[in-house]
Amino acid sequence: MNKTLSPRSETILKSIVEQYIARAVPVPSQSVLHNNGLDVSSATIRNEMMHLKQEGYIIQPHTSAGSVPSDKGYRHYVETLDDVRLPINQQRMINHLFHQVETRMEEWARLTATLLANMSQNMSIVATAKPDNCLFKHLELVSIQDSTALLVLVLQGAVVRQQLTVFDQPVSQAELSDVSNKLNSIFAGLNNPQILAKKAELSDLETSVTDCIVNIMKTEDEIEYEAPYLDGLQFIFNQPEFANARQTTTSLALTENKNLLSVILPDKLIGRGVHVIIGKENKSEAIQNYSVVISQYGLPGEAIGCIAVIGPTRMQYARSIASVDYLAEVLSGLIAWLYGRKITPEAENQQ
Amino acid sequence: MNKTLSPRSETILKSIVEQYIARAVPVPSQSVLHNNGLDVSSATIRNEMMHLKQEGYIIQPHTSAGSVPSDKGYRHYVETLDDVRLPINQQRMINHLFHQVETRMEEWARLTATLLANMSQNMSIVATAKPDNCLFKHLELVSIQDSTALLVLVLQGAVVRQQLTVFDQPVSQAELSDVSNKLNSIFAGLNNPQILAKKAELSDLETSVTDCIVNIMKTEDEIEYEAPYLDGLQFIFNQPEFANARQTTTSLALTENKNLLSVILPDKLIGRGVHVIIGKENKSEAIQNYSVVISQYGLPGEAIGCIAVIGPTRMQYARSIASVDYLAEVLSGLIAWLYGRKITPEAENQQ
DNA sequence: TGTTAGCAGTCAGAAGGTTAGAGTGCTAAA
DNA sequence: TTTAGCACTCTAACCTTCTGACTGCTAACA
Repeated sequence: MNKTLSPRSETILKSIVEQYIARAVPVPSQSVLHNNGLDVSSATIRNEMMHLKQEGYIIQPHTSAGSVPSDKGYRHYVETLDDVRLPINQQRMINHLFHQVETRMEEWARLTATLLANMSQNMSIVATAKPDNCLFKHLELVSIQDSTALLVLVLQGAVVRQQLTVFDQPVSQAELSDVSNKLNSIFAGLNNPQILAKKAELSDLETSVTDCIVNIMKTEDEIEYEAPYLDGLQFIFNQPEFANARQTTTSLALTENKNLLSVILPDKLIGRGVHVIIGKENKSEAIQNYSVVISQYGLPGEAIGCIAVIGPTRMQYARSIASVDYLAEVLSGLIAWLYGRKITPEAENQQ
Repeated sequence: MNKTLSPRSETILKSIVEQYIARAVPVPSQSVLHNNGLDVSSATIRNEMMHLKQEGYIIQPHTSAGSVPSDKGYRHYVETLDDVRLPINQQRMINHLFHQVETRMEEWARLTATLLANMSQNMSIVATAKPDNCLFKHLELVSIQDSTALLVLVLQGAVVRQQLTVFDQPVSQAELSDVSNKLNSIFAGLNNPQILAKKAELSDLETSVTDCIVNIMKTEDEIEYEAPYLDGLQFIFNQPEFANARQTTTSLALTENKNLLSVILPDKLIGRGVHVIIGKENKSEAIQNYSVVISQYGLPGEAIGCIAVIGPTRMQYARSIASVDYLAEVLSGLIAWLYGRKITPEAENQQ
């Protein structure tokens, strides 16, 4: 649509974007001059800036003000970014931290959220990986008192779910163990419909336990993502934009939204790799002042989670993209291991 | 220290506190006049207000402004509050909601946090109940792949903890089951030191599993409260005080603080019932503009949790106190049931 | 002794006006 | 094509003034 920018325009646009990201103040032609190695006068820069403005890459808040990148400007900046890998020493540090925490999906997600927030200096969201179709792995019934038992269900991917169950009459631990042994042998490796199909063969007690199992698995299958882990809320509030209370309402709608993920996920299913969604490109109006850097992770077709950074359109894209990219890779490795793909965390981390 | 207030002063102070809570604007003598049934002139009110000011119950932001309650004023207001029970229909509604959710401590805590935030229109914190000294109840080992197993540990109080364990060499599910059967019979009902004492009698594999168990139980014993459930953050930000950005920093330090509970918990151990901590009474400087309404719940000496409301000193104390009180009672009932005290949720809710 | 009307005095916040200077956009010359 | 120079624009800071909301005091009153 637009003819490509001249190398000098590129440099100027890049300088404007980077200065605005750094300072959150409209960038005047003088600053562009000081900031890069171009050997021209500010008047020349101004001429070029006029073109950039006409093409819609930058915006002037008012006549006598400097320039601010538009969504289109940020988009161009992101497209022409290169070398967005995380430095090797940071990669090492991250691997080290993942070794320190408990080997559980929840802990990994929590750690990822914290790391991502601090590395990107923005709010982070991590949704744990979840299979499309969960499979029964193991059942345990532990008596709590006469007619109450704790049902512990292990699903594929080392997912553990628990539920207190009240029976019509007292049931001994011995009876409970019989039930769990039997159901373990019948249900091993089955999905929810397959378990339902076996219900005819069961006793009353077994049936009531099975109902409970079916219920848990149904719930698991229905939710698209678990409640995601958030971190770095403070960064949103520390943004200079936040000083004028106008945006507050928007941000807050966002803060409280339990369905945050459905708000930030783009319409079309995202494929492999990191995606950047800038300002008005977001489908949800609530975050059209924000940018999202998002990536899926996990085993395609088996268990998919996603991680994302949300921040003002003037976020540090390079840093966020590199962080999201690397952490998604780390998590994918861990998930593969959790699903029995024989990649130990150690092997994965040495890549 | 101070002589008690005259009935008329009481009425005036109460009126000032309630109007300031409602409107967040300094209350002039005229408004006090309109607000209550006193048949006097505004000049008389002003005379009384001067006394209240001298005694430190109220503060004037500047000479020609109305009055704002001081911490001492709020304290007096709270002390003289009566009838802070929740209306019976709200109690019924709450009981109903607790029946709708999964029978798990975590779900109860989450629901409590949500209810408390919405009822008090402030931020709520719910820490799940946790025994001082956790007891082994049941162990299960589920093979994930050759040399990796999922260890599921059930502790007293239907607490479930999980951990992936990597062994030196491949271990079959049959071997794992043998180990868990043996350890279940040896460890049943023991606490952490007692389990450690039995380590001598064990095989290599059993020892490595036991190490893992001991580790988990040690972690459980060490933490004072679980990561608490928060809700109602939006209420903090919607406060009119929040409009001028001064308090922002303070509030945010608060928002992000993972140790929020240690910040709000008063120094002396709190006993039974609801406690109100107002403004400067808080030991932590960060929240000396806020008030905390807090209560413990659970089984004293066995498993104790706590729930709290945090809001600006001008919060709706009556509502918050009633909500905290009732919800702590409900949770105590549920915990008793979870620890085998034979009180079913139904019985508890019909009180 | 407590209550009240009346009024002077105080002060925050709104409204309006002025100024400084940052930065552009244009022009004409190099 | 680049540049120096300058007129022009517009915001933000800084005044000043004004208004009106309240108090605090005084003196009269019940």
